[in-house]
Amino acid sequence: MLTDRQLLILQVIIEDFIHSAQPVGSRSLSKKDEITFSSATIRNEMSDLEEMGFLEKTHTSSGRIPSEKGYRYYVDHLLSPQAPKKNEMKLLKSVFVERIYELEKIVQKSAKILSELTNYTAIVLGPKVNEHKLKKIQIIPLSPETAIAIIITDTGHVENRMISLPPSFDINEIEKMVNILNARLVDVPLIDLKDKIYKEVAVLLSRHIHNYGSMVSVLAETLTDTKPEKIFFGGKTNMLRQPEFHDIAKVSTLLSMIEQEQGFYELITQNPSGIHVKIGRENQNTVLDDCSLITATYSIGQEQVGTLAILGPTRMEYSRVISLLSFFSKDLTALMTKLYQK
Amino acid sequence: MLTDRQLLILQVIIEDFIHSAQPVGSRSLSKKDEITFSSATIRNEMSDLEEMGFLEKTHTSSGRIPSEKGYRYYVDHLLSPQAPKKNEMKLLKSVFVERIYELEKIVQKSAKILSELTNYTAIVLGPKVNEHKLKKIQIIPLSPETAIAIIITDTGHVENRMISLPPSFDINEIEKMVNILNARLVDVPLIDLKDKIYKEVAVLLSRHIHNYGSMVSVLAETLTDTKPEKIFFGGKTNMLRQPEFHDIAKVSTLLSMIEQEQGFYELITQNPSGIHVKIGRENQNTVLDDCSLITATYSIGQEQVGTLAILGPTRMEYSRVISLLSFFSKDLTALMTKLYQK
DNA sequence: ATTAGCACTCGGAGAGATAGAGTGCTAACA
DNA sequence: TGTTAGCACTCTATCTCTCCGAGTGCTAAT
Repeated sequence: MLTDRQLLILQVIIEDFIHSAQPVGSRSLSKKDEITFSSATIRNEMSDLEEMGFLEKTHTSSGRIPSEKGYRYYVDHLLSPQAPKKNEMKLLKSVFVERIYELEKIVQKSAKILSELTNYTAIVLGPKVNEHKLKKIQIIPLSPETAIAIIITDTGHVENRMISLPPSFDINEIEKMVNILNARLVDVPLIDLKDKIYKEVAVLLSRHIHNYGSMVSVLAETLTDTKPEKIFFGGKTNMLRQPEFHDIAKVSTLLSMIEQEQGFYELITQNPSGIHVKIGRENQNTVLDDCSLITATYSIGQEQVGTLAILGPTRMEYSRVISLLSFFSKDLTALMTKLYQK
Repeated sequence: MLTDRQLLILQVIIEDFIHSAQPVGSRSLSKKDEITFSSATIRNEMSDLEEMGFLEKTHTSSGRIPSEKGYRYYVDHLLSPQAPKKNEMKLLKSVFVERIYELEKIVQKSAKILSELTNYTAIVLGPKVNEHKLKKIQIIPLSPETAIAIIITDTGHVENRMISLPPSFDINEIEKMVNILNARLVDVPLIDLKDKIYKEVAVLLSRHIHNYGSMVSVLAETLTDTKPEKIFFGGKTNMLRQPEFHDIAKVSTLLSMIEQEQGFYELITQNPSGIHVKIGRENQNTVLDDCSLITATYSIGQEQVGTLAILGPTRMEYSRVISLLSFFSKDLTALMTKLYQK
């Protein structure tokens, strides 16, 4: 129901505003090359677009700025996908050139580079370790009461945790126990560990280990409270560079939220695969009313294991960020698949 | 050379300014209970104090604010140590009540609590792991080309690192190698590992392992590039709450520096044991010109292993922060000593 | 030595005034 | 009938001016 001319005007206004952060007036629009009609015509069209809810005014006689609905329409219908530039590609690829094998380091570096490239805040989630399989368990006694449990997965992820031994536990039995655990639990997905320990291993332990009871629960609980996906940030303070956040009061709650790293987990996980854009209040969080969040997923083989996200102002370079994310998520998926697919 | 009255005035001005962040005038001073003389007298004294460099004016007819020299004198001579309040003590102690045995977690939580208690930014360094001794080495092959090396120290610290195996290396020899390593290296301080590997272990390996050459260097390099003390932050964005940083331009470089976590290592390590205060430009870093840094050290037994620090505006609650830090560093030292002293 | 008194200074808040960018509407035009 | 030129109007931002109050420094009296 929007005419071609209205679409053109909407697009040009949004793209102008994205770069200038200033309300766009009819006269300055009419000067652009792609606009062939007069400012009066533009004013009429803008008035219509405003009535339809795609544009807003900051005050009665100001130029127009895009509304959330305007951005939404822009993202859904007007976006011209642009391939990342050569030097951007190069930077993105640089994550992979160093021979890093540790998943977490790759992911952390990704967050850093994405934030530097976009000047927004990057949030990277994952990779999910629950589905990875146990490669080995080690338990190393430190003192009569404490020991360290170490879990190694087939993807090279290592988790370690202090456990306190039950008071009457005989240290010499640890080795026996570890052998049983390894015999029974290797190649079991982490997520199934707890179940398996209670169902199968407990019986076995009861035969060979004194005082196995308390030990089983200690083990089951310690080994299985692996955190879900870890979350990494890059460019946490990049928001300060955006002119719309030049007011401390506004930015301070946002930055605290980012610092705490809380709340982003839910925000980011609930997306199915592919690229998704949440604009302003679509994020369901008043702190993020003036922000947009773009998420992309990455996988190992067919299995989705994590999320890349960029948080910026609603006045965000959607086109560029989407291209970057889609490009990068493909590369990351390819790399991870190559390295870790079983 | 300062009269008692001048000292009193200096102290009251500084303490007033610390709480109000406003220049202090002679009339408002004269109203305070502890001041028995008139505003005119105060004006004369203030004028003298300014001439001596302890006070400054923001403009010709403004009240006085403390200069760096003023703060310095205050910290060195006028500070009235105050015991932390009951509820503050309780909060500090709460770090210890949960039975956390992992050093890093204790330290991280300390940073969080210190920042919450002070409303400034807390920086905690350590604990140093180089001096800890090797408890066990594990090497777990993942693929023909990669393996994971895991180092466990006697304090329960675990480090793991991906290593790429030399192309012609025989995986079956890993176990043999690990046995040799453990036999030779257990109880060696991490800092001496590299030396020992080249001097003693290399010879042994050459006898039992094919192709030991490239493996030795891989091992030595991987096992010994343990980071120095880790650095933890709490309340990174607390600076935004200070009225003197209500201007984005000012705070933005500071926050970026804090976000990067760079540069603080040098700033904090170079302190000998005890409590130290660096005021404004004493920090030798223009970004920190309006900040003060208070550091305290903590130890295991007699051995200093880390640093607690609070970063705030020069207009900082020195007295309170110093008490908190000194109280807390003692407690932390006691705890660590109890848990980890050999 | 201290203090009261007074002239002076400066920053900040508030009130106009002005310029400029923008709009909406009307009437003319192709 | 869609487009455009023209014009009155609106609102913000900025500048200037004024005024108030908090503060100082100096002088003279106590």
